[in-house]
This record gives sequence, C-alpha cells and structure tokens, in this order.
Amino acid sequence: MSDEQRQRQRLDISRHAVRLFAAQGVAGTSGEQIAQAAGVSERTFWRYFPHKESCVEPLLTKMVDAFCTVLHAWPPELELIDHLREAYTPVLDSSSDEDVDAVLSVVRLTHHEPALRAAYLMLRERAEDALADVLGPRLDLPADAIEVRVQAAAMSAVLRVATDDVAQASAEGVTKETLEGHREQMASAVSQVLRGLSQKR
Amino acid sequence: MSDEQRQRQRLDISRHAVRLFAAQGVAGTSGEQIAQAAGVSERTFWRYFPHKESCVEPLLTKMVDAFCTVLHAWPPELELIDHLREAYTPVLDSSSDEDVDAVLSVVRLTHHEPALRAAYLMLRERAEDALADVLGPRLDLPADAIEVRVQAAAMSAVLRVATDDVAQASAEGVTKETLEGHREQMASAVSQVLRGLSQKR
DNA sequence: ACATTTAGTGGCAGAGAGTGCCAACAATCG
DNA sequence: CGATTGTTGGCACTCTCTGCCACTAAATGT
Repeated sequence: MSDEQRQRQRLDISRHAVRLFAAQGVAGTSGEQIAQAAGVSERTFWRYFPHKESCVEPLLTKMVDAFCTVLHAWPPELELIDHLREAYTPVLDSSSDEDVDAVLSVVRLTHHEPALRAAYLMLRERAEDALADVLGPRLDLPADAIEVRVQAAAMSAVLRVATDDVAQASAEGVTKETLEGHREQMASAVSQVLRGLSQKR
Repeated sequence: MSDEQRQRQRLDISRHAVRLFAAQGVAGTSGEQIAQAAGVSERTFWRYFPHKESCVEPLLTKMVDAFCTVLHAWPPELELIDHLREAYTPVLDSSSDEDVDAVLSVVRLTHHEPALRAAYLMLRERAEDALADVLGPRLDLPADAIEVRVQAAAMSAVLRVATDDVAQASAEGVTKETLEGHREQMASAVSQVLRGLSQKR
C-alpha cells in the first residue's frame, strides 16, 4: 500500500476518533469503538496507531504542516508578521471547515485530557525542527545551532499560546473573525519575541 | 499520612524507577519491578503513580521547584541574568549529587523515550504558570494576561533548550564546569528572549 | 492463464497497565 | 478498651497493545 494511502487512512480514522473523544472523553472511548466507527478491525487499528492518544496526530499534523508550508514561503525581504497576514488566510480557507473545527476542538480537548495534551506537545516539539530549518538561514547559522534552536523554541511556544487562545475563543463555533483573530494573535505574539531576533541580526 | 511523608515516599520510588528506566528502558521495566525495588506492593505503587512514566515526576519537580524558588527571589532592581549568576549556584550545590545526576539522566533519557519526553513536557508546561506569576508583576499585568503567558512560554521554552543542551553535555559525568555552563547557558538564552521583554516595559 | 511471491488484514491468545473492591492492619480519639 | 479513620496488600477484572498465524488479494514471473 502506498504511503499516501496509508496517510489518508490514518487521517480518516483520526477524524472518527476525535469525534468520539469529544463526545465521550478519551478514557470513555475504547480502541474497539474507534476501529468500529472507522470500519476496520481492532487489530488493524492498533497497527495504524501505536497508542490511543496518537489518533489526534494526523489531524494536528495537517494543521502544523500547513503552517510550516506558509513559513517556508516566507520571502527574505518581508517581515514575518506581514507575510503571515498575506499568506496565511488562503491556507485556512483551502482546508475543509470540518477539519478546522476538528483541529480546534482537539486543542480545546487537550485542556481537560492530559494524554491528548502530551501528544499535542510532542507534536509541536517535532515541528520546532521545521521552524529551525527556516530560521537557520535567516540567522546565517546551521539549523542545529543553539541560537537557532532557542529562537525556534521560543517562537513555537508563543505560537502554542496563541493557538490555545484562539481555540478557547472559538468554543462556540468558528467564525471568519475568529480565524482572522487567530492570524493576528499569532502575528503579534511572534513579533513580540522576534524583537530579540531582529536585534541579533 | 502527612502530605510531606507521601512526597518523600514518591520521591524515593522515583529514584528507583529512574535507575531502572536508565538501565533497561521504560518498556523493559514493569510496574511490578519498580514496586519491588522500592519495597512496596504493586497495588500501592499504582496508588502513588497513576502511570508508569509519571515516576519521573517527583525528581523533575524537585529541579523545577528549585529554579522557581530562585526566580521568586528575583529582586526588581536586578537584571535576571545577574540574579541567576548570583543565586543559582548555591541551589545546585545544596541538592545531593545523586539527585542532580538522576535529573540529568532523566532529561537525557527523554530523548530516546517518548513517554518520558511527554511527561517532561507536561511538567514544564505546569511550571509556566509559576513563571507567569513572577513575570506578571514585572510587566504590571495579571499573570493570566496574554502578554504575560506569551513571555512565560517563550522563557520556559528557551530554558528547556538550555537544559537539554547541558544534559547532553554532561553525558559523561557531571563536573563543576558543566553546571556553571548550565547556569550561563540559561542566563544567555533567557537574555536572548528577554530583549523583547525589556522593550515591552 | 497459472503458479508464486508479496503485503495488508483479521482473529486469537496473552502480557502488561491500571482500577475497584474488600479484608487486614495500624494509628488516633473518646 | 472499643470505635473510627486511613493506609496497605491481595485478588479479580478490564483495557491497551503485541506476537503469531491463517486468509485474501494484488503484483509478478514463466
């Protein structure tokens, strides 16, 4: 089976799992239930996901990847805040509303479900490497230099806070304003720490 | 049983667990083994620790608490970097060498043991609140203001990178220089992001 | 067209994680 | 001393997750 097919399958199961998690909690949802909802055997389910909580991974990864794509397209001459304002909206528009809802609901879930929070934090830490790949060249340093890793970590952390904030704000349905608020939240949070960065250059 | 006694018991079990984790890996260490090593029944062990990975919590918490104590004693007139240089060394000296070793070995372990990494990240996120309590007054803002949370998150993230770095560096035994390097690593990392902070004031 | 390899799937059994329940035991208090 | 309260350990049980194998289907060779 192709890698791409496998990813699609995982994403599909992920959507079912998240819906069940939101409805009954993580502890109240068994692997068997998720498998049944997704239409695969329990054995196959456990092959796709090593732990129950990692069911949220595909959906969240999709969000993180989208952001990383925008980030990679950041032209050198532009301020990051301006680039985000310009390039981030179309990305959000292009993904399906259901998935945006699902992602935000997962982020909200993580505040009451420690296991999901842990999975979320692990995922974000993996995303730091991608961030370092972008920031490294900007600082004329290798991506694994300590200064780069520090900047990437700081930026990732403020993005997490901004994301938590907007997820909380969008508890009652997602509006266009909420998402624009998200973009601005991120932009301003980033600019807050990037003062250190611009001085460093 | 007093709360303090319970904490001591947890810490004791924690030390045994960490030793076993380092020797055989997390997956290779059963709850029964830890319980036996610590001299309690398996049932009691599971009462003290809801998950196997949370065994690392007491030791790590001790480290985080020590840092938070130093942070709370940060006088308003001093730069943070100077305060750390001045007040952090005695704290490290006062804790037992075994525990310092154990903590560093846990941090190193987290790089190969995802479950421990997740526990570690969760712990650090809890510590962000303590950080916000210190930073809030400095910015003349409530501790739950978004700007404060952003700063706390950024600072916590850079401290994590610095800690990972020193843990890696101290793989072959801990020297006095390693620890001083740690303090300087932290100080410089913090000052790197705090430029944003000082401009904000 | 047919045999063979290859890869994914599901079922089953089992180890280990973690919980509920109860009996035993110790400490505390009247 | 008896009653109460809180901690412990043992037992049985559920659920998570894995190893193993048989089954199916697609791809490949001849």
